[in-house]
Amino acid sequence: MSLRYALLGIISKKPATGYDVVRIFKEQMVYFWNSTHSQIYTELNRMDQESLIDHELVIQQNSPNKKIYSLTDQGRKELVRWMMEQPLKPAKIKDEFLIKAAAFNVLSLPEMIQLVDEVIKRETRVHEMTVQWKDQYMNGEESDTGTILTLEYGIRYSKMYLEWCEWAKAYLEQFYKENDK
Amino acid sequence: MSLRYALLGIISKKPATGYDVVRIFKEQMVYFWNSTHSQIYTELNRMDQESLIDHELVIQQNSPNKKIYSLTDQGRKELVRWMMEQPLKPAKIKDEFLIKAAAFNVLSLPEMIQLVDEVIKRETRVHEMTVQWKDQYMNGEESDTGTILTLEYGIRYSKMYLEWCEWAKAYLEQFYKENDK
DNA sequence: AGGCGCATGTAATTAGTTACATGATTCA
DNA sequence: TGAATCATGTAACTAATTACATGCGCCT
Repeated sequence: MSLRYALLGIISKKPATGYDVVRIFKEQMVYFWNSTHSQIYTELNRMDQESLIDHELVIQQNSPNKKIYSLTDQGRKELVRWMMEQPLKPAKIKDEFLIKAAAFNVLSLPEMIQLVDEVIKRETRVHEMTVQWKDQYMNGEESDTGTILTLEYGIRYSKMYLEWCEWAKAYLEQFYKENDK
Repeated sequence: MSLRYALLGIISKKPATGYDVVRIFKEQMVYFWNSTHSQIYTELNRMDQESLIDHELVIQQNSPNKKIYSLTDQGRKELVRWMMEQPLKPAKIKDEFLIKAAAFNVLSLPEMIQLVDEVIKRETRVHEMTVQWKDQYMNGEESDTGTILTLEYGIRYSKMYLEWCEWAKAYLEQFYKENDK
């Protein structure tokens, strides 16, 4: 049900198509939400029927037609109501790497290090992309508070993740040096 | 499907009941996985049938009977195979507060601050609990590498979260002071 | 007397993923 | 000529949540 409010929040900033929303999820929101196009299009249609949003159909000749969604007054009210009146649910995280890390006891040191190195590679890439995206955003003419806050969050999150990885590697290497001899 | 491996990982350290697993999820794994008792009992039964785990039934008179699950050789092999051969899927995070933060544009400053303060309160509690749990764990006689790594992760995560909250409050207050005048 | 901890399950519903489906344009 | 971008949808399936269900012992 909160996917709905994520969509309302995105559209509240400026009208967008389903396709736009998918891109925004991937680029700007990886650190705190995710969804797929099939789920997004379905939810947009539902909200359109419930008059939380409405759309303008744009006929294009060089690319497929598209629907540009905007918030209705009702949609904006519903978004604010949810934000202020609904009690905060704790975050739900599903991080496969950390369940692997939690089970390191079944592996050998080189195997552990290999996995940590893989995750460092991946996270470095994501971190760099976020930093780049924030730079671009700050140099552009738009400046939305929410976007700045959450972009900063993403940078801090990935930095913390990478620092933890490096700490973990050092910990593992030292621990197994001591204990294997 | 990865719930299965989370369970296998937990049981790999020491035999446990479904009830134990629920507690471990809540206490030690909030920062990277979560599940409910109904899902856990169902998955344990399934894995039992597939011989990835087996159980010893313990009849008790003062409390309900229980099943203590252990890993089978097959289960351990399957866990290691998944850890080393399955490509890492990116983390999936659903953090409601951050979708609220992303939509701060529809609120007033006092409303934003109220929400941030709520989350600081909540996160402080979780952070303190994690620190306490780690202290207890480090002073106990057990010491499993995976547990130490992921407990440290939890502490770093919640610390980062709180620091970001404080930064966000300062940012918001300054930004709206400047722009409202 | 009421709530919490222990302990395990099933049923109903909702959310999320993966696969199927189409089709023009642009770039290498 | 093959992949990527733009653009939207439905269908089938799997995962996750919430509600239903039981019951004793202990503490306040």
